[in-house]
Amino acid sequence: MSPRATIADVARLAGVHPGTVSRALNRKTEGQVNAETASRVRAVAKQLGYVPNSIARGLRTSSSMTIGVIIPDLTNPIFPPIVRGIDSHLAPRGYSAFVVNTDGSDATERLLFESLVQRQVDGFIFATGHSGHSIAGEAYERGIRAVMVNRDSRGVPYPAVVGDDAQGIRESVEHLGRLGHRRIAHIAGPPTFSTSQVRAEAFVAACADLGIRGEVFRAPAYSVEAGQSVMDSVLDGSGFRPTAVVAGNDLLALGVYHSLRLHGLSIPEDVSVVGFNDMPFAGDFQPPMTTVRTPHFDLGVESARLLLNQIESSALTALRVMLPVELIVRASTGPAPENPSFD
Amino acid sequence: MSPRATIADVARLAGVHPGTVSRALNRKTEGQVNAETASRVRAVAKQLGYVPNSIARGLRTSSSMTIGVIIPDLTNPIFPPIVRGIDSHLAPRGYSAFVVNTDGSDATERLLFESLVQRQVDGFIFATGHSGHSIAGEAYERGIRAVMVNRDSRGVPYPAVVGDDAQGIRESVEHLGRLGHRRIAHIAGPPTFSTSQVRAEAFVAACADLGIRGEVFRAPAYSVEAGQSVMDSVLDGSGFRPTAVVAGNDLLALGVYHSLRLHGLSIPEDVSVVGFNDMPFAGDFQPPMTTVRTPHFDLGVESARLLLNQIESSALTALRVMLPVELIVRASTGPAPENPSFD
DNA sequence: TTGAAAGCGCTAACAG
DNA sequence: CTGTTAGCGCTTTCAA
Repeated sequence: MSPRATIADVARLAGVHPGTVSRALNRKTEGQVNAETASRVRAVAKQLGYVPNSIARGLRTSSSMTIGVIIPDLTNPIFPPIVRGIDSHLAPRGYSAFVVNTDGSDATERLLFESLVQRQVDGFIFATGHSGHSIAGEAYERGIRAVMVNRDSRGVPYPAVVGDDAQGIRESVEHLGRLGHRRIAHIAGPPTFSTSQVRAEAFVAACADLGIRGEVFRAPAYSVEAGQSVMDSVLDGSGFRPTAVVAGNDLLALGVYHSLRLHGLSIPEDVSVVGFNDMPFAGDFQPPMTTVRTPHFDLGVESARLLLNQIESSALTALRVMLPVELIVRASTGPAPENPSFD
Repeated sequence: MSPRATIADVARLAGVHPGTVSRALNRKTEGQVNAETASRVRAVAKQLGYVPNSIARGLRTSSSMTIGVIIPDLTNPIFPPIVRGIDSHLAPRGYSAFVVNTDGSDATERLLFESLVQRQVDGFIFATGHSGHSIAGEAYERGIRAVMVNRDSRGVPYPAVVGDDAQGIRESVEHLGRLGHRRIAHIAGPPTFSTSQVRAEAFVAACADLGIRGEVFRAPAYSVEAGQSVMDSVLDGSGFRPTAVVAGNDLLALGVYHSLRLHGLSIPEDVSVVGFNDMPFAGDFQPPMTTVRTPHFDLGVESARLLLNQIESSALTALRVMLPVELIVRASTGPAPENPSFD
């Protein structure tokens, strides 16, 4: 790296004081400088290939223009759109994001959180789903700005941006009800995730409203494997014979697909399946999956917006933003079988 | 944010000089300090909740312990594993990554590149596929450390980490050849991507070797839509009637699926399809996709390794690392039809 | 082994 | 409108 030009170099060559260069080059202060001087400074800066050092600026202004984004796992397909949504709001405002993955480990989360604090991030966006020993509470006590996305804040007084999961589940159950289903299983995610709870409760409530027999089964993780093994145990040993399954998310639904296929059952002729999230390419599965679309990109945008509000105006903002979801009906749901093949 | 404790606060409370605190708290220099003093300093630091300010440190040491990662689009499923691979190598070494998305725009790429230079990143990983006006050349002239991943460096003397695409295509064609296919189409990606060229050339060479009639068609983008419309035009107006398609990547292959389905053709009975990348859930498509698996995570790890080598030891490293790929045979390929339905 | 002092590059408060 | 000065928090040379 050739030694980069500094503000002092520009000042020398332009024959002005470094302070003047700083003023000429900054939007907010360029009005304080003679237009001629300013343009001369800019010319010299360009000539020298001067690039402001935002580390130095950050030290002086004690703001790094940087946000920490803590997610469980970027390869989980719901997170890339969230991250891009966040970034789409931050980038035009001069902020950059550090995105880190916890892989569901509290210890990792704590470590990464500390390393981002060291890096002087101006705030955090937490998308880690579990509600166990999350560091959000501690962050709050340290006076750190943050927002929750895709999870509830559960006692921690940070704003939260979530999809209307309850509504999505309700629509799923109603859709199945209209197709004649009267025995429906819900494969719920781990109870430590706030989303699991909301969805399971909404499922139970919707079934009760519609006079449908609904049973909840808990998966140990939001994964294909978990979905498959839970569905296996429903089919093999639960005594409950659903004609439809409402899965806690698309990954679990995919696991249900696998289990059903291995049991020689077809979708939707024998059993209908509904997912949750409308992950990319859900329409290309076998069969194309009926699922609830959550506006992940917008979730990201909103969370970034709320965070910057907090940071820049220290204004109190809405404690909770709930975005609408939409049931996408594809081919994995159909009329309830007249004589369920496994009765 | 309550004012954070600084090194000066710790020094005062521990009754030592700030310089001593710095030495006591840094791995490399703690040997220069009396063990007793050091442990007293550490105790005070913990008591005050002291967190080192890495911005200040960066200013002093002129190293931000930060890497810029420039990709086209995080929601393209090949990138999350690459990014996680990069991060898995960086994080344990104290580095963090800024990941930015260009959406294929040169202007955006330039803008983001400059903003990362301002942020004093210690190096770049370029995963932007196109070879047009990439800023890599300019970066090199400015003496900036960088590595290319999943694309060739094409004249720019940065190290590159790529999958063995040619081998993957060769295996695909051989696989189809063994199944009896003698007329194969290749839907290639845009010629501005180095991967497109490598794959297309390998396709032509493999067909020649095996006495197979192979035709190359160019898609304007690596997308489902592009794959579909190119396949449409192959079927509707090209005069060439392939019994198999080797797609430039999985997205194009998915487009081919759509086109075939709309033309009333079944996969693989009428036409076999091979993808490239083995994106997540490729095995859950309809039908499960035969495709070439590229070790994306490892591509990321290797690129980070090469970059840190360059940065930390300024050692010259391998100019090119090529990782092996693997053909994953699923259900989208089958025997060539005896009497192709559209002959 | 520790203290003193300088300075990384920038911005901001204060003069003039 | 511009120059002066100080200092953000840290590391690091030089002395002691």
